[in-house]
Amino acid sequence: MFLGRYEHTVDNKGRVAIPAKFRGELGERMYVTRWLDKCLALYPAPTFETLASKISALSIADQNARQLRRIFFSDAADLEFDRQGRINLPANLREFAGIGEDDAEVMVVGMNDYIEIWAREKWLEVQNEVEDDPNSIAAQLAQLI
Amino acid sequence: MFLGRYEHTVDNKGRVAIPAKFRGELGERMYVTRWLDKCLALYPAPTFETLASKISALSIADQNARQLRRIFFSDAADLEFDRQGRINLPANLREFAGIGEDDAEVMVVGMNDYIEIWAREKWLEVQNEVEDDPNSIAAQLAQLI
DNA sequence: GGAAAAGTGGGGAAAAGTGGGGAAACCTTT
DNA sequence: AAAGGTTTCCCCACTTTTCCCCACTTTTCC
Repeated sequence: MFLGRYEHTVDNKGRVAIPAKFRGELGERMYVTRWLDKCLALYPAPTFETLASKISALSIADQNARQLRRIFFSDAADLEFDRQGRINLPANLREFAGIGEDDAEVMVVGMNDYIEIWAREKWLEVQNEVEDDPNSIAAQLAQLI
Repeated sequence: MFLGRYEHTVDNKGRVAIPAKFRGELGERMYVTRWLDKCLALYPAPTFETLASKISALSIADQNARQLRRIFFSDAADLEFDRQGRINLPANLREFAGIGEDDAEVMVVGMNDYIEIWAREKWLEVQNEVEDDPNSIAAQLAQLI
């Protein structure tokens, strides 16, 4: 279970420390790809591979499915930790997520079965939207309990 | 059944003693997350895991559901007791709940199947609101009896 | 009143996060 | 094809934070 929110820096070599609490569950190999709302998604290898095969199974007759395939795989990368528990975010993904070049600040966010990586400013926007409208969250929670 | 209200202090390392009466029912592992009205909710592991899987099951196609997921999991943490029966409240959750840095006072409140943790001042405000308007409580109770 | 348990505080060891340097690999250029 | 330069990767070292353990005070219970 990936839980919690960590504020880390991306150094000028593109390296980000992954929170130590996440490392065990990620295992050795992991994948990163672009995700909804201009953030990045980081998956343990088995989770990603399951998702990838589902996407591969979509019909190529469907235009939307073809587009999804292209987007999903073209910006995906497989990663490993260096000895300090860091990963190297590819430049194209950093750009996609609005993560700057020099010592950019990012949020590494647990999402239960995967991890999201956000440019700090973008994450704060998301959070502010929620703070401005707390009742919609309450309403959704109420349906689940 | 978590019952009663205890006034404890959070030391400058973020540690709070959980009332001894709650420890047995909490078990070894527990989870804390942000909750409604700017307090924190503390759950025994099984209770939280049920709730977490319900939230994970929401459709990622729904923007509101994505937001709920992000907020819920990003401000959640799994915790264990130290040898003195204390837990360590993460800094982001302390901030959310308005729990200060140095020896802040909190209310640890039993809520039957979970526990709420409040900044002392916030708790007193809520209590005053209720005392100023006892009839609305009475009305709700009346429906149940 | 005494013993046990509960709550609080502090100090030291270990781990986590960050930055920098050097070697290897790659590409480009002459 | 060789040299130069750039990029990438790995390793080391420092700083900060976290965690664990011990000791003390207060409360509770017999």
